[in-house]
Amino acid sequence: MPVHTLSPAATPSRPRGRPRKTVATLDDGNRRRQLVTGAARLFRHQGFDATSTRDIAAAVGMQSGSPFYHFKSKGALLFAVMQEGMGGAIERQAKAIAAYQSLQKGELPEQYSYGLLAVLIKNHFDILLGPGSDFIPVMLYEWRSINERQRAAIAQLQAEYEAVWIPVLQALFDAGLLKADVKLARLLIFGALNWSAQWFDRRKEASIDDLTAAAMALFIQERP
Amino acid sequence: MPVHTLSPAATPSRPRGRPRKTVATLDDGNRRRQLVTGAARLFRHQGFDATSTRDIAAAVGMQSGSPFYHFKSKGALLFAVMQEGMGGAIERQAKAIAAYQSLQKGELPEQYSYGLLAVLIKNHFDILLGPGSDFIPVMLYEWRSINERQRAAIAQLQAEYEAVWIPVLQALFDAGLLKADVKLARLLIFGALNWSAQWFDRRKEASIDDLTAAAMALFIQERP
DNA sequence: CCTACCGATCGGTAGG
DNA sequence: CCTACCGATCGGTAGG
Repeated sequence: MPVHTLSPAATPSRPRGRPRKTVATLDDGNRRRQLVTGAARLFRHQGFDATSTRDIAAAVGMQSGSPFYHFKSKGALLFAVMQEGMGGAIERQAKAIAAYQSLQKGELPEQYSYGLLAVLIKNHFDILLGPGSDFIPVMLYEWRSINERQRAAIAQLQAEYEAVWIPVLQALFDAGLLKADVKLARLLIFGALNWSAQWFDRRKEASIDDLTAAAMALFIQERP
Repeated sequence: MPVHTLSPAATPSRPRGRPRKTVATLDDGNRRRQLVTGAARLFRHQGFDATSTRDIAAAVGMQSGSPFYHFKSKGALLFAVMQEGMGGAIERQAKAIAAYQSLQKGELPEQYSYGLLAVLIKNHFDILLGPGSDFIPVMLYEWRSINERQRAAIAQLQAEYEAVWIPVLQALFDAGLLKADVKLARLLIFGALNWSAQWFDRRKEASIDDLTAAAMALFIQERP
């Protein structure tokens, strides 16, 4: 029962019969999606507070009051950005893991865990720094601007996302490849990765693969 | 020639002769300091945009227009917070290094570098998470809200602060204790440390010493 | 989804 | 540093 549905949410009450003069309603999903994507971009680059709903409207070619036809408040738009961002991240992570597992021959357990951590880290960098990567940075840096109920919902998605990492780190710890306390290691590692959103430049020297290699060498110094 | 003077700046024009009715001017330094400290607290917890100059005035017992007697704009106040925060951080780091060096007997070079990194990390956590630690988090998370000239000034202080870390990491790399690319390692390490401002809770289980130990074990797995 | 609009808040200033 | 105030902007809404 995914809390983080990506689809435009089952429209509660739609006028039955043939739609008249409501051309806009027909591509409601598209407009909504455009608003979320545009808002993510603006929130990421200017911050939530510094972005007006008029900015967002203009970004998708609407008039100033129109975003409120799709979202009941500016905060609801922010929440949608975070929710859809985390939903997508969880999906991408699951696919990356599945792809890795399907490639595995009977390797040693440490080799398996080592390879899986590399996959998780690379995927995390992709989500954070790759094309269309505005959603997760917004989630990371606008935490203050959502209310408690929303925070709880996002926290649950984050827990789901992080749950996969814990056994991997534990296995590496048990194998002697990770020397730090597993819980603190997880927090420090996520910090190292997440902070890259502040300094990484797609046009600069280091690639996402370089980053992944550096992170692996930094956290796990002995290759199994 | 420290750009980041902590003192109230040599007041340019002060009425000569005995001050009359200008009681407030007498403790100008105090009021200014109170504004900076109060603003840091509010900026840290609510964000720059979500904090009004009225909030700041109220926090130090002033009327709404009065902060502008001390600072020409809200942005100037933010800049002061960052500037003084970095100035203090550089000073504290220098003292921590000096204290460490005065304790050193003729150790092996790797041992020296290892111990120095631990000192730098511990000091960084203190600055970030210890008492009165609002300035640096504000600097880290409100980067967007200062203008380019200000950004350049802060970047220079940051470079000064980070300059000390580079030879230490290089020495550990040369000794085979750090396996990752030195430049990327530095960025990832600062990320791991800085991110702790988001999750560290002073009342919770882990202490700053625990954090330091975990970070050292994570980044440098072999003890010299 | 647009038009027209409102109430509130905000950064900042003049003048003392 | 206070009083009184201004212009601008903003989130949001009614009514179509």
